Amino acid sequence: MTSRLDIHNSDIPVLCRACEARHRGVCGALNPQQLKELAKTSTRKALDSGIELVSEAEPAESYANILSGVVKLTKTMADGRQQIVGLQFAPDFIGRPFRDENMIRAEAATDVHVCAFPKRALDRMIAQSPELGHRLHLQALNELDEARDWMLTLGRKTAAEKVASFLHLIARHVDPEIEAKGTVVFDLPLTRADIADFLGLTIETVSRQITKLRTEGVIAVENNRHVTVFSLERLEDRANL
Amino acid sequence: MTSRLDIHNSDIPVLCRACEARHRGVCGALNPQQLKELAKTSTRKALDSGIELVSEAEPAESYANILSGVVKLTKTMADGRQQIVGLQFAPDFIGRPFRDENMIRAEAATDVHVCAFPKRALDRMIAQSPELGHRLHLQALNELDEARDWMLTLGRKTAAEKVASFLHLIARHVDPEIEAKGTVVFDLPLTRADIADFLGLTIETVSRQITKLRTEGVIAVENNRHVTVFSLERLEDRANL
DNA sequence: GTCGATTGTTGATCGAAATCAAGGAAAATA
DNA sequence: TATTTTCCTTGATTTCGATCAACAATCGAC
Repeated sequence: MTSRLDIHNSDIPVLCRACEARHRGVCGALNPQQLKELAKTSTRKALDSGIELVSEAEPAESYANILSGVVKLTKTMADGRQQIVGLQFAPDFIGRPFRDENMIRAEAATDVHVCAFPKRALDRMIAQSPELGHRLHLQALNELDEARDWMLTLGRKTAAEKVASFLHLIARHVDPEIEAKGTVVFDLPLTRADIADFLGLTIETVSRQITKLRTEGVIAVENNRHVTVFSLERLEDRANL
Repeated sequence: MTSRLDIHNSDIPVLCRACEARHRGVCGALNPQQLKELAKTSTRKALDSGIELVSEAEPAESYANILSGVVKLTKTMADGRQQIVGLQFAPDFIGRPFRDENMIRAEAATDVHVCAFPKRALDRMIAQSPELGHRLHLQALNELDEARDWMLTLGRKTAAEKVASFLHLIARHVDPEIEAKGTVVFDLPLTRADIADFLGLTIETVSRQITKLRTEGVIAVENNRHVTVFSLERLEDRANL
């Protein structure tokens, strides 16, 4: 729950291989010289699930690229009610350029590997490299689209539709090129409590809806985590996508 | 409901005065030469409430700056359920650079004045001007923050808290520098139906909660639109901010 | 002004999800 | 292995907001 393993990075290709896809992450936007420069101050970290990357209170002093695992972004009310406002997968970039106060908490939802950079070093590089700034701009726009998609889910969908939408979101992430009719298998990166906080529901309601999808033959679940989606098409119907 | 008045812009100062504040809008980021260039192709438009600026289906062929009024961004499900995923005020920028498919509808919530630019001309300018790209990046990050704030409201707040949060949002926009204890007066830019679509509620529930705030002396309402907030502090308590 | 359409309010009833409660399965710790 | 703790499921009951229904107020057109 609290162990933290820091490995100084001396392996640029591994550091950056994950960053190429989907206009996310920073390494793909840098030239070899910039990469070398950044590698000097970057560190790879293995974070156990539950570890906080960015606090809701204080501004972060570093940025990070996710190499593996899932990070949840949460907001909390004074009385403890919580909402997950975003999920980040490899090779997403974690951090908030150009502003300090962000009032958002980033926490490892699973065990996570990240590549961390000191804020100052990367800020300097952003100022120099328009391509890097553009890359971060694109990720911000992607996250904005995802947030707005989820607002529709939170505001207007039923519990059954919400749970199906969540499973579909994860399935889509496992294989972005997926055909709408195939079978998908994955491990849930979130606990029932996390799913509830993501969907604006209680854990009991999430549990009941998952049971319903199981008994109706849309999915199978082993060990509460390992999920088989038999028909993505049927799942999409349930989600009203 | 469908009239549309186009006035070719020949008045650069008026065009751009609104764009200076809050890192929103594009004009403040341009040099005199770029402004002159952009003014050649820009048009000022007066749009009646209800007019669609951007369709949920086809990609937009132009961008716009809001000069006055309020624009709502909506998402719609196949069965008609709707969710407002963003509200834009002057001098916000409307449009989606770097991507065509956006699956979002922009509609004038009130009568609106905008300054519209052909997409192509502004895209060219974005490519040339890092300052302009940066300005748009900042607006995207602001909108992302707002979207995530609202996700907490949609997912975890009660109906009473949602309505109070909405009124607080509008009040804050009327006067961003507002003291937490003062009285605020404004005209609601949204109908009850719009408020319901913004909060993920029905119009009946919105109406009942507004009535409750009235009878409890937190606000006064005239003609269903003109609102007086007697104590912003009390409103914040209701919203659980 | 009258008429009709739209928009908003209020009341009665219903239902989906929350809450309360208990117990079982899996994982962590000793 | 035994034991504790965490996580998940299932059932009973309650509650908040949705739905159904009627009516009032406001606005626009004539």
